[in-house]
Order: sequence, then structure tokens, then C-alpha cells
Amino acid sequence: MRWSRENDVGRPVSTDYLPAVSHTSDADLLDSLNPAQREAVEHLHGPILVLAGAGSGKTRVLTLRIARLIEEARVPADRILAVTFTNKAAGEMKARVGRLLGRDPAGLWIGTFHSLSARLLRREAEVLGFTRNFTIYDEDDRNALIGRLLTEGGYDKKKITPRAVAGIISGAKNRMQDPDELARSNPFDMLVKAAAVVYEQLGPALKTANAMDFDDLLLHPVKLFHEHPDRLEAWRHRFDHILVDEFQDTNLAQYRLVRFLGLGHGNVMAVGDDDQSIYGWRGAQVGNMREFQQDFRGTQVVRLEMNYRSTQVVLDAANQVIAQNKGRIGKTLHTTRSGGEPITVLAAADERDEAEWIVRELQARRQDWAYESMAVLYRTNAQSRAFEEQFRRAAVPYRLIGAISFYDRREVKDLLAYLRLVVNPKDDEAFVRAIAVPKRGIGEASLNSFALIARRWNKSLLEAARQADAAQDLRPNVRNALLAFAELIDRLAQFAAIEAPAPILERLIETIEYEKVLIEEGPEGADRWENVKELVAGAAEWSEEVEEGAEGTALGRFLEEAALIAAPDKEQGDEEGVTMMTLHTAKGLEWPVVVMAGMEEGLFPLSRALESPEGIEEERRLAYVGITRSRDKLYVTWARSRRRGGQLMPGITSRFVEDLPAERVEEKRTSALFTPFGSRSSGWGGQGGYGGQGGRGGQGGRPSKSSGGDWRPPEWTKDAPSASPYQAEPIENTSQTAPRLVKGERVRHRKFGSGVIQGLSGGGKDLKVTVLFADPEFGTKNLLVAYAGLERDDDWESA
DNA sequence: GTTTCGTAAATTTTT
DNA sequence: TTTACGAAAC
Repeated sequence: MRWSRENDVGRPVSTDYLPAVSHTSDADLLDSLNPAQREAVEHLHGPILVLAGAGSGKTRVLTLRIARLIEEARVPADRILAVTFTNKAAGEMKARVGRLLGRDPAGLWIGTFHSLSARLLRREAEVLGFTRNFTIYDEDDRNALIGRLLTEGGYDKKKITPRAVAGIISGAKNRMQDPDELARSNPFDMLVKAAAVVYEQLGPALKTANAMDFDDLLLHPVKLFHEHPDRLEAWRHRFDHILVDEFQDTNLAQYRLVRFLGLGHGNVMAVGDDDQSIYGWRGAQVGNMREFQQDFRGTQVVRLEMNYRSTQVVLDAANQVIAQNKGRIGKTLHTTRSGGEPITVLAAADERDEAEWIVRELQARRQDWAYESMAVLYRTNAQSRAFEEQFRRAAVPYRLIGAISFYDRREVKDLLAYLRLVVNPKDDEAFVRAIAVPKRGIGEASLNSFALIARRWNKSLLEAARQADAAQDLRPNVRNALLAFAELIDRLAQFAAIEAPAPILERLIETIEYEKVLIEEGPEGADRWENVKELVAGAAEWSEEVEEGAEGTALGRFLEEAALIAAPDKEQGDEEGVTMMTLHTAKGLEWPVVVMAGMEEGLFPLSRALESPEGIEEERRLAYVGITRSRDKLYVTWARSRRRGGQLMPGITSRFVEDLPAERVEEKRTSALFTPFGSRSSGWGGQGGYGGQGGRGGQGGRPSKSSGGDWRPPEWTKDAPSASPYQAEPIENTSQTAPRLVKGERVRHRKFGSGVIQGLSGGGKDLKVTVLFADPEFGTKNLLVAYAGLERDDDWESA
């Protein structure tokens, strides 16, 4: 096969379209590699660090090397450990290795640090004082637990929020600090002090609940190896080869784990790119790449600097942006794809205008590329909304990735709480969650006094509930409800002992009449019920997968997957189409056409990141990641004003836009009617009216000279000052797309549809309009302008 | 004790 | 625009 054609078809996931390789000799494959790649692939023993630039074929190197270890070096697959950053990457890599081998690499340990650690911990749980059916707590569970500890500690949860405390504790765990060290790190900060106190109690509390949070999944194995040399010895001999992908994003615990497991034989391949380190906020430390070379003596270093993905134009942009960072290991990407389309930098009026222009542009570009070849990337998930609206409106298919995790939905979590309780009766968070839905006449007060009793009895909530009749302090109906609930769980447990996850779920849903519960909740109930059905369907599908050598019951494994797999990348929207996701999620993927949207100071880079030089450098690396996702065409867009958190904020171009090489950039702006701010904001109320002609209808692309009024765009200059953090003030008193607020103007409301302004009242923030809506169901309504989100009703243009 | 309504706060990225 | 929490009503 020809590797060079591998990515010619535009699809986000680069392996989907790989032709199945029935049999290809290794020699052929090796011939297709460049010298550096080949060096990495042929290195079979001893430590090796691969500095793999974006698009330099590192997945190819990793998969080929694994295949060679199995095929050439005759290493049994089950003695190879491969760690990736996401579940998706793991799945892809496994599939690719399978294709290279022409068979399933059975027994190969491949997965994320978290999933592999969980697997290890299930086998070693007892040594650490857990049982193998331990629960994995997600953020909500952990925060709820922390909240309870805060309340018990007499803290005011309004001043010291569980979330803030959780963040501090998580940071400490990432640095592998114990509570004492955390307390000492910042003895004068009340928040840190409180966090240290809670941290102290959190460990035992989690152990009591037989639960671990995400951080613990990494910490406990390290602790295990540290305190139990015999276990370390055993696991050191478990694997002969270790490969770690995205090594630049490992944190301290992850690195320690690699070191523990790898130092014996030293057969460790670490693959990473310091320029793509974008998880510092989560405790990742690029320094691990240096540490690795020191800890593993004689590490061979290979640099992959040949990029097979992007045009010269795109690479120039990437190189120039990243060059501003200090302390890089240093690397310059080369490509053979000279030239390329220029980078389009677009200035839009606001996020809606931005989205509208992008959608139209992508529609126009459909003659050159399929929708599946295009991606819109943004800094924050919140930005996806504007795009969704415009994609829908234009009937352009899209796939939204990652925004809301399927398993994060309330109805899904509620049901899973029951199952968790079945698997782990000590899981008090699950108990609290499950007993609340459906309502059983046990409110906060009852639950609290019951929890006290349970504690006095030294029992978990479920255990205590089984004997609730002995709890004299409780009212009879509460006692009965507790008993009934415990019985329900126990019955479910009996059923679970012999059944697969799907029937268990079905039975549960039937028992608690969940469909009825949801439908009675209101209009969203139907959607929620759909999700429930999807959950059952997913469970049924899952049950069919045969996973050999896995630990625990089927139900336990099902729950573990639900906890660890972000959102089986539950995609929303259409099957195929333009992809939308955050820049973080986009790491490792590629598309012929990439749009980086929302390139404004304060949004990207985020204002929070501007507080430290490291923060800005990390944002810049994220920009680098974004740019290098593009094969052929890159769009970079920004908006002069943008709604953020309900407020309209003025925007100036991101410094990363200014860093782009001017000679490779073409500037454009939309011809949209402009949203006024600054001095024009006083014009609200009566005379209104910006940009006489309906500019919105004009096709984007050509800069139009006077799109309205006396407004001037901020100059877009190469050397604009950007040293000081950009602090934007909200724009008061404007609506997004500025309908003329005069009597007779046609406006559109999100819910009520189109209507005509009948009159105005109030002023400033309290400005109200009276609108007669076309739909008789709504009739005349008084709306607060600042809140109603009225838009010009320009349907008449097309009608 | 529970439900409902209203007001206030809040929004980074992911395992 | 959505969610979270608190107060008042049921």
C-alpha cells in the first residue's frame, strides 16, 4: 500500500478510510517510511524518545512498531502496554495494529492512563483497602462529597464552594502533594486551608465509599508500587514493552507510573511534541520529556520533522506562531507541499455574523471539498451554539462533538446511580442520587437525619436503609420508604447477578416507572425519555462485545466504561457533515479545511490565561495545534463583539492572528449590519437605525466599504500592542444584530417568531418593546430588549 | 416535607 | 441563556 495516499480522503478520523490490509510485508511498509520514522520503528529495545511534530506520522510509527514487536521480535501481544491520551485514540490505534497484523492483537494492553490504571487497580484493590468493585466518582460525585465534608466542617458553602475546593485538591493530587504539603504551600489562603482540611478527610471518605475519583486512578497505582515492592516487582515483569503517546501531556503521577513499570527493562518508547502540550492546567508537565531522558539512561532521541499533512502556507503560519514561545525543545516542520491557499482572516460583526459567514463560505466551498472534510474549531464549547443555529438554518449537515457528554445527562446519571449502588453498596453518593428519583417523600431534612443515624451505626446508607425500621428517630413513612428502596436495590442486585446490563436497566426502568416519571416532569421529559432509550440500546449493544480477561461483572465493566469514556464521543447532529469541536478535542485529528473561530483576545487566548506567561504560552501552543489541524485551507475568524455569559463584549483580534505571516494572509470582513457599541450606544430608543440598507443579505467575502453609519473597524495591524492583558468591559445596552427599534420594524424572536414593533417604553437597560407577533398564539408581548435577543426579521429578503 | 417560583450567579479546555 | 439556590406557598 502507499502510505502517502493515506489521508487523501477528507475525513476527520484518519483511519476510517484506510483500506484493509490483508497482507503486506513489513519490508514494504518500512520502505514507505522516511529515515527518522524508520529509525523509530526499527528501534526495538531500550528507551527511545520520539519528538514528533504535528502531522509527522507518529501514529504510523507507533502502530508499525507495535506490529513489528509482535511480528518480528515475537513479543506476545499481551506483554505490550500502549498508553494513549483518549479512548478514541486507543481504539484507533488498536484497529490499525490489527490491520497491519491482519488479525486482532488479542491481549494487547491499550488504553488511556485512566482506563489502564482502573484495570490494574481492580486486581490490586484489596492491597489498597478497596474491593475490586470500587466505584469511579465523576466530578459531580466528588463535588457532592466535598460539599458534604464542607458542611460538616462548618464551612459556608457560599463562600467556599465545593468546586473551588475540588479544584485545589485536584491540583494538589496532580502534583502529588498530601494534605499537609498543600496546607503548607499557601498557609495564608483561607480557601487553600479549607481545601487542605477537606483533602485530609476526602481520602478516608472515598475509601469508606469504596470509590476513587479520576485523580485517584492515577495516584493509587503509584502509591501501590511505592508501598508494596512485591506488587511493583510483579507488575514490572508483566510487560516487556511500554509505549506512551502524547507524552508531553503526562502529569507527575502518570510519569511516575511509566517510570515504575519501565525502569526494569527500559523498553519504553515515549512519543510527544512539546509544542503541543496543552493540558498544563490539568497538571501535565512538559518537563517529563527531559526527565525521561535523565531517568532512562541511554535514551535514543528521534525527531520527526517532516510534515505530511499541511501546505507550506499552513506550516509557515504554524511555525511563525509557535516561534514566539520560549523554552521550546526546538523543531521546525518541513513539508513537500509547497504553496497552498492563503489563510483567510475574517472580521465579523458578532458571533452570529461570524457563524453565518462561515456556514455560507463552507457551502460555497463545497465544490472543492466535502462537508466531511471541514471542521470548525473553537476555544470554548459555549461557542458551538451560534454555529449550530446557522448550520441548522442553512440545512448544512454538521456533527457536534464533545459538548455535552451523554453520560452527564441527569436522567442517565440517575439510572446509573441505581446500578452503581447494586455493584457497590457502599457508594453513598449513588444512594443519595438514586433515592431522590423518583420522589419518595424523603427530602433533605429526612436524608440528613438518616445519614447521621447511618454514621452512628457505622454503616453505609444502603446498609442502614435495610434496617431503617430500627431508626426510631425517623417518621414511619420515611422508614418505610427507606426499607422499600433498600429492597428494590437488593432485588435488582439478585437480578443483576444473572443478567446483562441492558435487561437490568429495563427492569429498573419498569420498576420505578421511569417513563412516567419523566413524562410528568414536563416538556423536556420526552427528550429525556429518548435518552433513556438510547442508554438501554447502548447497553444492549455493549453487552455483545466480548472483552476477554476483563475484571469484574459485566455490570461493573459497563459502569466503568460509562465513567471513563468521556462520551463514547456521543455525537450530536447529523451522521456526516462539518465537524465542530473544541481545539483541545481536535488534537491528533486533521481536516482539509479548518476554521478557527472566535480568535479574539480574552477568548483565545482566554483572559484567565493572560495572567501568567506560561498561560499565554500554553494558549499559543493550542493555537499551534489548531493551525496544524489543517491540510489545505485555513480560515481564522473573529468578531468585533460577542455575547459571553449573557453580556455583549467588544472584541479585538487575537494576538495569534497578528502573529500570522502577513504575506500568507488575505483579509476579509463581512458586510453585516454592524452592532453598535461605545459612543453609539446612546442612540438606542427612538431614532435607532444603523446601516440603512439591509447589509446582512450581502454575500460575505468582499470587504464592503460603508456597511453602515460612521462606524470604523479597529485597525488590524501587525504590530498592535498586545503586551498588557486585554480586559474587555461589557457593552451595555445593545442587542445582538441591532434591529431598528422603531415602530413598524419587523423583528424576530427565538420562540415567538416574527412580529412587528408596536411601541417602546422605558429606557437604558429597561428599554422595553411591545411586539405584535404574527402567530396569533402569542399575540402582543412586552419584551425587555436587553434580554429578548430580538433580531431583524430578514426573511422577507428570501421570501 | 415538597413543590414552585423567583432571583442570582455563572461560564475553559478532559480523563 | 441556562443553571443553581433560596424563599415562599402548598
